Amino acid sequence: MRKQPRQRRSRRMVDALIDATAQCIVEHGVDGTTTPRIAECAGVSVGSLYQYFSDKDALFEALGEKLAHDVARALKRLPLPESANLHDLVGGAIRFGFEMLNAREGLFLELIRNWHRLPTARVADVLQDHFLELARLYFIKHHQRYPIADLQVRMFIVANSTLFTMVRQVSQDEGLLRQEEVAEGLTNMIVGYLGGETGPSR
Amino acid sequence: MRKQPRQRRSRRMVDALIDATAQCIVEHGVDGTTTPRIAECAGVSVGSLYQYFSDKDALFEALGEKLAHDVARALKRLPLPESANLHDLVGGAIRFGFEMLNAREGLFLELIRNWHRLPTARVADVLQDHFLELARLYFIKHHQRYPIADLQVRMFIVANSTLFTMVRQVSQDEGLLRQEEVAEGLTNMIVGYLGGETGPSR
DNA sequence: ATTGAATGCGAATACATATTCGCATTATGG
DNA sequence: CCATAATGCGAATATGTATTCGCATTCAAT
Repeated sequence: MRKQPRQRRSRRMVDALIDATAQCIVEHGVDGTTTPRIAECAGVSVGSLYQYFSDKDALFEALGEKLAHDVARALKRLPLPESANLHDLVGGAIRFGFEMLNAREGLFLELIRNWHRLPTARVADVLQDHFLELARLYFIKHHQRYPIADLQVRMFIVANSTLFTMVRQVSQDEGLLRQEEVAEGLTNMIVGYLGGETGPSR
Repeated sequence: MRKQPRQRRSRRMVDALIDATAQCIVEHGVDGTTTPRIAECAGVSVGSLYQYFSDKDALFEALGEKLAHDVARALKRLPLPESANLHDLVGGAIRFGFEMLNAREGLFLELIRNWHRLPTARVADVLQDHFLELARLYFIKHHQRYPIADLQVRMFIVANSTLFTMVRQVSQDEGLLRQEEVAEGLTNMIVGYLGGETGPSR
């Protein structure tokens, strides 16, 4: 950030700009998100934008930071059933993922689609860390029953498979495949891969 | 295409332009692939470009068409071991996928990264159809051993999971995870999902 | 060889976008 | 209330890119 906003109105402007960035992404896509549009959408002049953000990318970074914060908070609120079996755990995570992709008018969807050219690493890190930790806890607890080697590799595969399959599913406007079917399929695939057993009954 | 190239030199120019498009994508990424650059790279003037392509997108489409053709040919050449078990089949397909992503100096990698804003549907279709057919044949033959429900859903999940996990793996320059580990993990996950017990126990 | 069509050219046009700068307005501390 | 700093403005600038157009060159058929 180029300059620290000291007064109240400038701090509100910074917030408005970040929110406007998100709204522009939702309405016009990442490519259609231009600085004039962001400024207009925030009800602010272009010049003011550059008072606090060194360039357009800084805006995206700020948005990423904010979203990472939001996501972290949402994750903490998720109830973590102590006694849940693997199938329910994974199923819950996937349902949570679909909710995220459909939330915010598709903001996350568009961001993930453009992951390779956006400074979105922070959001990804938050998710990655959370689920890696979750998995670590779970598998330490059930070590006898589920001896899992190379957790890193498995989580990498599982996370990316899930995320992008969901993105593709939500992206295809034609409802050829139902979200529920895909969610169920993903869950089964992952549970089979991580735990061995299939299905909720044991 | 705006006009049919009738003479030999013009046909060669059209080819050169398509090749130049591919090379530009490799060297400068999809975003850095501009019409002046393509023309220069093809050793041709910008004006000539517009003789045969109505706009830049038409060039990408033509490239997609050509690649679809190439991929289809490569797939047909792939030896299809009659007696292979599921693990070898899937493993072979995944190894083939990694080869593709590393081939052509990362052309396919960059194209898939930008899948959502490119007219690449044809290439995807070729792959989709091929593997769906492959799966159908395999599972018809082994019906007794591997009763598989909803092949469509499963192939959707498997294809997207594999593709994007591979893309992410190849994209991360830091070799934190070895390609071989990821390939092996993916193979195990997919084999478990396709070949193991039938899905949801309701 | 001649001629008309096809091809090729690249400067010029039109547009869009990122970023800056000098000036006007507003807040804050004394 | 004043003085100074902070803030806000938006026309102007700089850059880049897609696309066109009038003219030059080459081809192919007679």
